[in-house]
Amino acid sequence: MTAATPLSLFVDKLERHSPLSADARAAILALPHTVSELQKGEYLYLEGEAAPDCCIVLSGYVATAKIAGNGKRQIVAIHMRGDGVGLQNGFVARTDHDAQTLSPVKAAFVAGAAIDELVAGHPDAARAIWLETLLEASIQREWTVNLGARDARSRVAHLLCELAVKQERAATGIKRGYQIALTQEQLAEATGLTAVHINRVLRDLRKDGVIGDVRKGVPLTCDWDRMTEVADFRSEYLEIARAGSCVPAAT
Amino acid sequence: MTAATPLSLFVDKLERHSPLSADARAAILALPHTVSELQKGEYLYLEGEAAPDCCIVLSGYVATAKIAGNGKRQIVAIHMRGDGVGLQNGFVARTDHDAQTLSPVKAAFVAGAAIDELVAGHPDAARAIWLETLLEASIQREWTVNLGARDARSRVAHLLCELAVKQERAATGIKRGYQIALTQEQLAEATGLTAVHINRVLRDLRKDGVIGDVRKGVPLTCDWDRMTEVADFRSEYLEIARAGSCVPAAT
DNA sequence: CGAGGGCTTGAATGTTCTCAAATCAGGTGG
DNA sequence: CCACCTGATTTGAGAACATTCAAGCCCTCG
Repeated sequence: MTAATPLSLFVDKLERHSPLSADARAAILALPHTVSELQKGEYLYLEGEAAPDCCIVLSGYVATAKIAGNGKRQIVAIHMRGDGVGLQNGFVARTDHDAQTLSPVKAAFVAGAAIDELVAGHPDAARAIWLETLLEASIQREWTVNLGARDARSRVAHLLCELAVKQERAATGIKRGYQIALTQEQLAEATGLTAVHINRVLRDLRKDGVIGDVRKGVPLTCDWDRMTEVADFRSEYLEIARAGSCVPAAT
Repeated sequence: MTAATPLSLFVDKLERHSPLSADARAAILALPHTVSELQKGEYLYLEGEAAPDCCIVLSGYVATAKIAGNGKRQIVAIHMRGDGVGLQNGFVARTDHDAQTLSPVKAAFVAGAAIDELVAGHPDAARAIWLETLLEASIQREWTVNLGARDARSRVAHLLCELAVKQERAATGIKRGYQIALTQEQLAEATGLTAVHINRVLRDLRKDGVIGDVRKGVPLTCDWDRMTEVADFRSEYLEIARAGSCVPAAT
């Protein structure tokens, strides 16, 4: 149950929403994997690659992104400790996005095919990983709302809230004072704004006392209640997966 | 193989990316379901509902959407003939979005729990439905890019392209002249713009000869090449699922 | 100490929104 | 058949929001 292997982090995450048989748990922990340390800015895989590995983030931040034809890069998700990146890679012809580190990262790489075999042999592992991808889909929908329906101020605050809650759950930080690992440039790529405007929005949020100092290396502090209000943030979308039975009572 | 039951439409769609055993196919076709005809504007389910049915669209358009705190509604996906809506409903505690018809719709409703049982008993059906949800996730990522990285003109054109391709595949229309079932108001909700601005964008696209007349009831015509260029549209994200084996060759 | 990456600010520009009003199309009831 | 009603589309003018370009600053690291 403790971190015998780096993958136990991932198992813990899955078990938060899906019970696993001892068998399935063992199979996941037994997945062949390689742990690598990456520098900031390295790519885990690129858009269009045929069958890249997926990976479990052990520390640091990873962003998945797509590049639009006008050259703009759009970050579509941000992953941290315990998250799987590209869990679906074993099932699709080629990836539709790239994955890049936003900070120094330690990650366990697993071949997509290995995941594929795992789910073929272990229905409850399959279900757990499926639910994990459904959770990501829920987050992606909320990002769609964030970009489409909120103004810059709310949009930025919403992203900060999401990161705070995810960090809290990953047990690497605390809600009211945590490290943002993203540069303003990266915040811009995630929110569909420009870095300059991000800077102004952060300044205003600081002026209004919603957040504290935004200095590199210094944990971000904030007034959580005001922050969530500004952000229009409700965390339900981050916990959509049912903590129910593996296979519900049949008729 | 032919439309013995309405669900065969859905089976066909799944088999486009995932081979199904005769057994699994039979199990899907045997899902208990009710076919309903809905008027424009009716809700299939609401955000926050505990365990709504999912449904297979037989004709017409369905949008899934979320409401932001400022009252703005954001459409996060559009479904048409053959698409499943809320396939994940059986697996999550409560839905994070609502589903509403954009036109008169005929749909087959299936209890979430029935899907849950199905996938528990039929691994290849599970895999096929999982891939279907992964495809939707890919589309959702592209929507994120559309809202975050493209200007209004491209954004609207991109949505029109997506609808055209999906319609073509659903075999209910043709790429170069098809029916948009969405009002300008609904296009606005899907693109994160206002209805007024949608109107101006469409006017400009028409003026530039990218699209033809936009009149209700009249199929939209367009210059597909210019349209895809304006839209920055590449259809790969709509076909990300691998047409490969059900269980890949093991080691 | 110099270089570079990230942050900060101003001014001008451009895009999109808001508000308001007019038009159009289709459907209904008299 | 016409008058009316409703929902959808169209257009204009001004305001709000976000971007661009340009410059200067602040840290950190070598």
